[in-house]
Amino acid sequence: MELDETDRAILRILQADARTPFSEVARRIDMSSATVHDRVGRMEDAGVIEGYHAAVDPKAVGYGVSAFVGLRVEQGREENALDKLRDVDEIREVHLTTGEWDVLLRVVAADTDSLRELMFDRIAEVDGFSRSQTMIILETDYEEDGPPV
Amino acid sequence: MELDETDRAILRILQADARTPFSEVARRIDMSSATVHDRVGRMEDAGVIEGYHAAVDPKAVGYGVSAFVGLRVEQGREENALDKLRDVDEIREVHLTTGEWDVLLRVVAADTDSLRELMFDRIAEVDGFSRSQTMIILETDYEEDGPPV
DNA sequence: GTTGAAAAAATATTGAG
DNA sequence: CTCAATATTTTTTCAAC
Repeated sequence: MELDETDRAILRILQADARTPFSEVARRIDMSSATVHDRVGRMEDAGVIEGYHAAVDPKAVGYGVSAFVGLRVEQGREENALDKLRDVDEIREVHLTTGEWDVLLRVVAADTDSLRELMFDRIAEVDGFSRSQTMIILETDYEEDGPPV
Repeated sequence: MELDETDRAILRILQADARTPFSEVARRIDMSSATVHDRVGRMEDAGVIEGYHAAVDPKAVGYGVSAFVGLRVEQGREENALDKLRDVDEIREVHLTTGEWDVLLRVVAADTDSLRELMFDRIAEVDGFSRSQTMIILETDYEEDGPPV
Protein backbone atom coordinates (compact mmCIF):
# COMPACT_ATOMS: atom_id res chain seq x y z
CA MET A 1 0.00 0.00 0.00
CA GLU A 2 1.32 3.38 -0.87
CA LEU A 3 0.77 6.29 1.46
CA ASP A 4 0.18 9.85 0.46
CA GLU A 5 0.91 12.89 2.57
CA THR A 6 -2.59 12.80 4.09
CA ASP A 7 -2.08 9.24 5.29
CA ARG A 8 1.25 10.19 6.77
CA ALA A 9 -0.23 13.18 8.56
CA ILE A 10 -2.83 10.88 10.10
CA LEU A 11 -0.12 8.40 11.11
CA ARG A 12 1.92 11.12 12.79
CA ILE A 13 -1.05 12.22 14.86
CA LEU A 14 -1.98 8.69 15.94
CA GLN A 15 1.64 7.80 16.60
CA ALA A 16 1.85 10.70 19.03
CA ASP A 17 -1.55 10.05 20.59
CA ALA A 18 -3.50 7.03 19.50
CA ARG A 19 -6.64 8.11 21.31
CA THR A 20 -7.03 11.36 19.43
CA PRO A 21 -10.66 11.39 18.25
CA PHE A 22 -11.00 11.08 14.49
CA SER A 23 -13.01 14.27 14.58
CA GLU A 24 -9.97 16.12 15.84
CA VAL A 25 -7.61 14.38 13.46
CA ALA A 26 -9.98 15.52 10.72
CA ARG A 27 -9.94 19.09 11.96
CA ARG A 28 -6.16 19.16 12.07
CA ILE A 29 -5.66 17.83 8.57
CA ASP A 30 -8.67 19.73 7.27
CA MET A 31 -10.77 16.82 6.11
CA SER A 32 -13.99 15.18 7.22
CA SER A 33 -13.92 12.58 9.94
CA ALA A 34 -15.50 10.09 7.55
CA THR A 35 -12.38 10.37 5.42
CA VAL A 36 -10.13 9.86 8.41
CA HIS A 37 -12.19 6.87 9.42
CA ASP A 38 -11.90 5.44 5.95
CA ARG A 39 -8.15 5.97 5.65
CA VAL A 40 -7.38 4.64 9.11
CA GLY A 41 -9.41 1.54 8.35
CA ARG A 42 -7.50 0.97 5.15
CA MET A 43 -4.15 1.43 6.86
CA GLU A 44 -5.17 -1.02 9.55
CA ASP A 45 -6.25 -3.58 6.97
CA ALA A 46 -3.03 -3.15 5.01
CA GLY A 47 -0.95 -3.65 8.14
CA VAL A 48 0.54 -0.17 8.03
CA ILE A 49 -0.96 0.40 11.45
CA GLU A 50 -0.14 -2.69 13.48
CA GLY A 51 -2.03 -1.71 16.60
CA TYR A 52 -2.52 0.84 19.32
CA HIS A 53 -0.79 0.52 22.65
CA ALA A 54 -0.88 2.29 25.97
CA ALA A 55 2.67 3.05 27.11
CA VAL A 56 2.97 1.90 30.70
CA ASP A 57 5.75 3.17 32.97
CA PRO A 58 7.75 0.06 33.94
CA LYS A 59 8.61 1.49 37.34
CA ALA A 60 4.94 1.99 38.13
CA VAL A 61 4.30 -1.73 37.74
CA GLY A 62 7.34 -2.82 39.69
CA TYR A 63 10.11 -3.09 37.10
CA GLY A 64 12.97 -0.86 38.18
CA VAL A 65 15.66 -2.27 35.89
CA SER A 66 15.82 -2.68 32.15
CA ALA A 67 18.66 -4.19 30.20
CA PHE A 68 19.82 -5.45 26.86
CA VAL A 69 21.28 -8.93 26.84
CA GLY A 70 23.52 -10.21 24.08
CA LEU A 71 23.67 -13.95 23.54
CA ARG A 72 25.72 -16.34 21.45
CA VAL A 73 23.85 -19.33 20.14
CA GLU A 74 25.50 -22.63 19.34
CA GLN A 75 25.15 -23.80 15.76
CA GLY A 76 21.86 -25.48 14.99
CA ARG A 77 20.30 -24.81 18.37
CA GLU A 78 18.63 -21.57 17.46
CA GLU A 79 15.07 -22.74 17.20
CA ASN A 80 14.69 -24.58 20.45
CA ALA A 81 16.56 -21.94 22.37
CA LEU A 82 14.46 -19.08 21.03
CA ASP A 83 11.21 -20.88 21.72
CA LYS A 84 12.07 -21.10 25.37
CA LEU A 85 12.94 -17.44 25.63
CA ARG A 86 9.51 -16.45 24.43
CA ASP A 87 7.96 -17.99 27.51
CA VAL A 88 9.88 -15.81 29.93
CA ASP A 89 7.70 -12.90 30.99
CA GLU A 90 10.54 -10.48 31.62
CA ILE A 91 11.94 -10.89 28.12
CA ARG A 92 10.18 -8.22 26.08
CA GLU A 93 12.08 -8.33 22.81
CA VAL A 94 14.07 -11.02 21.01
CA HIS A 95 16.09 -9.93 17.99
CA LEU A 96 18.44 -11.93 15.77
CA THR A 97 21.33 -9.68 14.85
CA THR A 98 24.58 -9.44 13.00
CA GLY A 99 27.72 -8.45 14.87
CA GLU A 100 29.06 -9.63 18.16
CA TRP A 101 25.86 -11.31 19.31
CA ASP A 102 23.51 -13.68 17.59
CA VAL A 103 20.57 -12.71 19.74
CA LEU A 104 19.85 -9.45 21.46
CA LEU A 105 17.18 -9.38 24.15
CA ARG A 106 15.50 -6.52 25.89
CA VAL A 107 14.51 -7.51 29.40
CA VAL A 108 12.97 -5.96 32.49
CA ALA A 109 13.38 -6.95 36.12
CA ALA A 110 12.18 -5.69 39.47
CA ASP A 111 15.71 -4.93 40.66
CA THR A 112 19.29 -6.00 40.09
CA ASP A 113 18.72 -9.03 42.24
CA SER A 114 15.84 -10.23 40.08
CA LEU A 115 17.95 -9.47 37.04
CA ARG A 116 20.69 -11.73 38.33
CA GLU A 117 18.15 -14.46 38.89
CA LEU A 118 16.69 -13.95 35.42
CA MET A 119 20.13 -14.20 33.85
CA PHE A 120 21.54 -17.12 35.84
CA ASP A 121 18.49 -19.21 36.61
CA ARG A 122 16.33 -18.69 33.60
CA ILE A 123 18.36 -17.58 30.61
CA ALA A 124 21.66 -19.34 31.29
CA GLU A 125 19.68 -22.53 31.91
CA VAL A 126 18.34 -22.62 28.38
CA ASP A 127 20.37 -25.02 26.28
CA GLY A 128 22.09 -23.67 23.25
CA PHE A 129 23.51 -20.41 24.50
CA SER A 130 27.18 -19.98 25.15
CA ARG A 131 28.41 -16.52 26.03
CA SER A 132 26.21 -13.69 27.19
CA GLN A 133 26.60 -10.08 28.13
CA THR A 134 24.21 -7.95 30.13
CA MET A 135 24.02 -4.26 29.36
CA ILE A 136 21.98 -2.56 32.03
CA ILE A 137 20.19 0.59 30.91
CA LEU A 138 21.44 3.31 33.25
CA GLU A 139 19.39 5.98 31.58
CA THR A 140 17.25 6.27 28.50
CA ASP A 141 18.21 9.57 27.00
CA TYR A 142 15.69 9.57 24.23
CA GLU A 143 13.06 7.16 22.99
CA GLU A 144 10.54 7.46 20.19
CA ASP A 145 8.19 4.66 19.39
CA GLY A 146 8.18 3.35 15.87
CA PRO A 147 9.75 4.82 12.75
CA PRO A 148 9.69 8.46 11.69
CA VAL A 149 6.76 9.10 9.35
CA MET B 1 0.57 5.56 43.10
CA GLU B 2 -0.29 2.01 43.98
CA LEU B 3 -2.26 -0.12 41.59
CA ASP B 4 -4.81 -2.73 42.49
CA GLU B 5 -5.81 -5.68 40.37
CA THR B 6 -8.58 -3.67 38.70
CA ASP B 7 -6.08 -1.03 37.58
CA ARG B 8 -3.81 -3.71 36.23
CA ALA B 9 -6.64 -5.35 34.34
CA ILE B 10 -7.41 -2.02 32.71
CA LEU B 11 -3.73 -1.52 31.86
CA ARG B 12 -3.49 -4.93 30.24
CA ILE B 13 -6.46 -4.18 28.02
CA LEU B 14 -5.20 -0.77 26.94
CA GLN B 15 -1.67 -2.08 26.47
CA ALA B 16 -3.02 -4.62 24.02
CA ASP B 17 -5.39 -2.19 22.31
CA ALA B 18 -5.34 1.43 23.35
CA ARG B 19 -8.44 2.27 21.37
CA THR B 20 -10.69 -0.17 23.17
CA PRO B 21 -13.74 1.89 24.17
CA PHE B 22 -14.00 2.41 27.91
CA SER B 23 -17.47 0.95 27.70
CA GLU B 24 -15.99 -2.33 26.55
CA VAL B 25 -13.18 -2.22 29.08
CA ALA B 26 -15.90 -1.76 31.67
CA ARG B 27 -17.84 -4.72 30.40
CA ARG B 28 -14.77 -6.95 30.46
CA ILE B 29 -13.77 -6.10 34.01
CA ASP B 30 -17.38 -5.96 35.13
CA MET B 31 -17.50 -2.34 36.26
CA SER B 32 -19.18 0.79 35.01
CA SER B 33 -17.53 2.87 32.34
CA ALA B 34 -17.56 5.82 34.72
CA THR B 35 -15.21 3.87 36.98
CA VAL B 36 -12.94 2.97 34.09
CA HIS B 37 -12.90 6.58 33.03
CA ASP B 38 -12.01 7.66 36.55
CA ARG B 39 -9.23 5.12 37.01
CA VAL B 40 -7.69 5.71 33.60
CA GLY B 41 -7.65 9.43 34.32
CA ARG B 42 -5.90 8.88 37.62
CA MET B 43 -3.32 6.59 36.05
CA GLU B 44 -2.67 9.14 33.33
CA ASP B 45 -2.25 11.91 35.91
CA ALA B 46 0.08 9.77 38.00
CA GLY B 47 2.23 8.96 34.98
CA VAL B 48 1.50 5.25 35.11
CA ILE B 49 0.10 5.59 31.60
CA GLU B 50 2.62 7.64 29.66
CA GLY B 51 0.66 7.85 26.45
CA TYR B 52 -1.06 5.99 23.66
CA HIS B 53 0.73 5.22 20.43
CA ALA B 54 -0.18 3.76 17.07
CA ALA B 55 2.37 1.12 16.11
CA VAL B 56 3.44 1.84 12.54
CA ASP B 57 5.13 -0.81 10.40
CA PRO B 58 8.57 0.62 9.55
CA LYS B 59 8.63 -1.10 6.16
CA ALA B 60 5.35 0.54 5.21
CA VAL B 61 6.88 3.98 5.60
CA GLY B 62 10.10 3.16 3.82
CA TYR B 63 12.42 1.85 6.52
CA GLY B 64 13.56 -1.61 5.55
CA VAL B 65 16.47 -1.92 7.97
CA SER B 66 16.66 -1.60 11.74
CA ALA B 67 19.78 -1.92 13.83
CA PHE B 68 21.29 -1.50 17.23
CA VAL B 69 24.45 0.58 17.36
CA GLY B 70 26.90 0.40 20.24
CA LEU B 71 29.11 3.42 20.84
CA ARG B 72 32.05 4.26 23.05
CA VAL B 73 32.11 7.81 24.31
CA GLU B 74 35.32 9.65 25.24
CA GLN B 75 35.53 10.85 28.82
CA GLY B 76 33.71 14.12 29.43
CA ARG B 77 32.20 14.38 25.99
CA GLU B 78 28.95 12.66 26.78
CA GLU B 79 26.65 15.62 26.89
CA ASN B 80 27.51 17.31 23.64
CA ALA B 81 27.67 14.04 21.77
CA LEU B 82 24.28 12.88 22.97
CA ASP B 83 22.64 16.19 22.16
CA LYS B 84 23.63 15.82 18.55
CA LEU B 85 22.30 12.30 18.29
CA ARG B 86 18.88 13.44 19.34
CA ASP B 87 18.60 15.54 16.19
CA VAL B 88 19.06 12.61 13.84
CA ASP B 89 15.67 11.41 12.64
CA GLU B 90 16.68 7.81 12.11
CA ILE B 91 17.90 7.42 15.68
CA ARG B 92 14.86 6.24 17.60
CA GLU B 93 16.33 5.31 20.96
CA VAL B 94 19.41 6.43 22.87
CA HIS B 95 20.33 4.44 25.98
CA LEU B 96 23.28 4.80 28.34
CA THR B 97 24.37 1.33 29.35
CA THR B 98 26.84 -0.67 31.34
CA GLY B 99 28.94 -3.28 29.61
CA GLU B 100 30.86 -3.12 26.40
CA TRP B 101 29.23 0.05 25.11
CA ASP B 102 28.54 3.36 26.77
CA VAL B 103 25.68 4.18 24.47
CA LEU B 104 23.31 1.87 22.68
CA LEU B 105 21.20 3.27 19.87
CA ARG B 106 18.29 1.84 18.01
CA VAL B 107 18.17 3.15 14.48
CA VAL B 108 16.17 2.70 11.29
CA ALA B 109 17.24 3.23 7.70
CA ALA B 110 15.69 2.79 4.29
CA ASP B 111 18.24 0.16 3.25
CA THR B 112 21.77 -0.94 4.00
CA ASP B 113 23.09 1.85 1.86
CA SER B 114 21.29 4.48 3.90
CA LEU B 115 22.47 2.72 7.03
CA ARG B 116 26.06 3.03 5.90
CA GLU B 117 25.51 6.72 5.25
CA LEU B 118 23.88 7.16 8.64
CA MET B 119 26.78 5.45 10.37
CA PHE B 120 29.66 7.02 8.49
CA ASP B 121 28.37 10.47 7.61
CA ARG B 122 26.17 11.31 10.51
CA ILE B 123 27.07 9.29 13.57
CA ALA B 124 30.81 8.89 13.06
CA GLU B 125 30.99 12.62 12.39
CA VAL B 126 29.77 13.49 15.86
CA ASP B 127 32.73 14.39 18.10
CA GLY B 128 33.26 12.35 21.21
CA PHE B 129 32.65 8.84 19.94
CA SER B 130 35.47 6.41 19.46
CA ARG B 131 34.56 2.83 18.61
CA SER B 132 31.21 1.72 17.30
CA GLN B 133 29.54 -1.51 16.33
CA THR B 134 26.46 -1.96 14.19
CA MET B 135 24.19 -4.88 14.91
CA ILE B 136 21.67 -5.18 12.12
CA ILE B 137 18.38 -6.76 13.11
CA LEU B 138 17.97 -9.73 10.79
CA GLU B 139 14.70 -10.75 12.33
CA THR B 140 12.63 -9.75 15.30
CA ASP B 141 11.50 -13.01 16.79
CA TYR B 142 9.27 -11.53 19.44
CA GLU B 143 8.41 -8.05 20.61
CA GLU B 144 6.05 -6.85 23.30
CA ASP B 145 5.65 -3.19 24.00
CA GLY B 146 6.21 -2.06 27.56
CA PRO B 147 6.53 -4.11 30.73
CA PRO B 148 4.38 -7.08 31.72
CA VAL B 149 1.48 -5.96 33.90
C1' DG C 1 -14.73 4.33 45.05
C1' DT C 2 -18.66 3.27 42.70
C1' DT C 3 -22.92 3.83 40.24
C1' DG C 4 -26.88 4.93 36.93
C1' DA C 5 -28.62 8.34 34.20
C1' DA C 6 -28.39 12.44 31.30
C1' DA C 7 -25.99 15.44 28.21
C1' DA C 8 -22.37 16.09 25.05
C1' DA C 9 -19.40 14.22 21.76
C1' DA C 10 -17.56 10.85 18.77
C1' DT C 11 -17.85 6.92 15.65
C1' DA C 12 -19.79 4.10 12.08
C1' DT C 13 -22.64 3.93 8.13
C1' DT C 14 -25.00 5.31 4.13
C1' DG C 15 -25.91 7.43 -0.21
C1' DA C 16 -24.44 10.64 -3.48
C1' DG C 17 -21.17 13.67 -6.05
C1' DC D 1 -11.73 9.63 -2.72
C1' DT D 2 -14.49 12.71 -0.40
C1' DC D 3 -18.39 14.55 1.86
C1' DA D 4 -22.79 15.57 4.60
C1' DA D 5 -26.31 13.59 7.10
C1' DT D 6 -27.88 10.09 10.08
C1' DA D 7 -28.00 6.37 13.38
C1' DT D 8 -25.51 4.25 16.83
C1' DT D 9 -22.23 4.15 20.47
C1' DT D 10 -19.16 6.22 23.57
C1' DT D 11 -17.36 9.73 26.61
C1' DT D 12 -17.99 12.71 30.17
C1' DT D 13 -20.23 14.72 33.99
C1' DC D 14 -22.76 14.61 38.21
C1' DA D 15 -25.89 13.80 42.01
C1' DA D 16 -26.39 10.05 45.13
C1' DC D 17 -24.92 5.95 47.79
